[in-house]
Amino acid sequence: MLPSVRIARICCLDLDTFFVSVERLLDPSLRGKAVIVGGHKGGRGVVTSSSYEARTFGVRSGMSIRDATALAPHAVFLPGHAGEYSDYSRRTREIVERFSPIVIAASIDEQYVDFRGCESLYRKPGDADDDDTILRVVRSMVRAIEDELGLPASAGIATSKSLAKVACGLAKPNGVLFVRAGDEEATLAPLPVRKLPGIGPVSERRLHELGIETLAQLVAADDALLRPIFGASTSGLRRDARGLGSGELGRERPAFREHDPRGAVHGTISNERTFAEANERTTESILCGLCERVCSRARRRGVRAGTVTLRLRYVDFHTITRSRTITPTSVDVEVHRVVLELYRRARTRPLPVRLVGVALSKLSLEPSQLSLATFDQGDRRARTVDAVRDKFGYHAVHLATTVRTSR
DNA sequence: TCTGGGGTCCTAGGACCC
DNA sequence: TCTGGGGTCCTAGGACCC
Repeated sequence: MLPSVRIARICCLDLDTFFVSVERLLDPSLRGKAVIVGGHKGGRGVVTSSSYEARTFGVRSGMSIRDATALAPHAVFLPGHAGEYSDYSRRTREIVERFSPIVIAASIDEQYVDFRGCESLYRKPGDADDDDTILRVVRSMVRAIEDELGLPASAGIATSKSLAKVACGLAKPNGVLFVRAGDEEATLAPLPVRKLPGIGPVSERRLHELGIETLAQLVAADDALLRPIFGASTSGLRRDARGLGSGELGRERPAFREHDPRGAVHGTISNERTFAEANERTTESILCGLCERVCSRARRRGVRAGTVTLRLRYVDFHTITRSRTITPTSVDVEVHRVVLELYRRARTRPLPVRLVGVALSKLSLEPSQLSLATFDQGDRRARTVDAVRDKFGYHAVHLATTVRTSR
């Protein structure tokens, strides 16, 4: 095998303050204002996106809307337009795919692009070298997104996915940063550990307790120190911290249509709901609604679930999950029966519940649509519901338990 | 920092089977 | 049936990401 040459051709592209940017396209009067997406002023919920104007007041994504209201009472608060976001996300991807065929969407506002082998395609006499060529191409890609969609974006180019993401963060807002092969360690060394993808608040705190603040210190740290924190990921994380991570893009995250020969399908389908105050009956009716929703999504994807999981969070934030393996199904009433059983058994503490959730996993492809004869009565009933919903909207039909108590 | 909703991946113990 | 080791599935919890 040839020795692999490290070469900076992995690009991380991230749309700046994405939801806010889309809101500004929908309503240009929001430009220049402090804008916070995530909920109504003073209401429940958390900040999912905030403009740089709002950030100067200390507003950060993930923060509760209530705290954000206290920090920036004058800001414009918006609940958001999910459909528009996916639409702009898709259109962004279409532009990116004009520049390289190898694109992986990591989230609604973040994509990874592999430019290996594209150099000769784009080379121009004025380019100093191949790195220069790719940098120029990425700049024009960012410009195309801005010109055609009106969305500001940033990009990082590096030898690995992890470093490309870090570089993209350093380039924000609206910048492009190219980290040449050989410059990886020097770029990462002075950064706080939290900047490395894979190190969250918990690991950060534990590293600080060990006196490890920067990535240089993490790289130098003894393996025995890091192992209790990162377990099996220790060596991979240390490689990432040195900028020696893989130059592969990996698989598309929501591996939608991917399935193995046994018919297994990747992923989970879940819905959850947090409420202010609730009594037992509304909780159970919310559970019923959640079962309907996840099952409807499963049928739309053409899958059945082999495992059902209930999630329960008490007001003190203590959270438990209870799951059961079942005969694969996508029929609401069957899932609902299991969920209610799990719920009644799991709800042992004499404390109000603040959240319930239902998740479907161990997904498998359902029998071909042609063999409708194999569907039992519950299946047929569910499919009739889907047909009605396709015509008249999701809320046209509900299970009796959902309707009775949620109106 | 009193914390929404959608996910992914990892760990670890126990059951069960050979 | 006092006893081994490996493989795989199930369940529960937790960290992390956007």
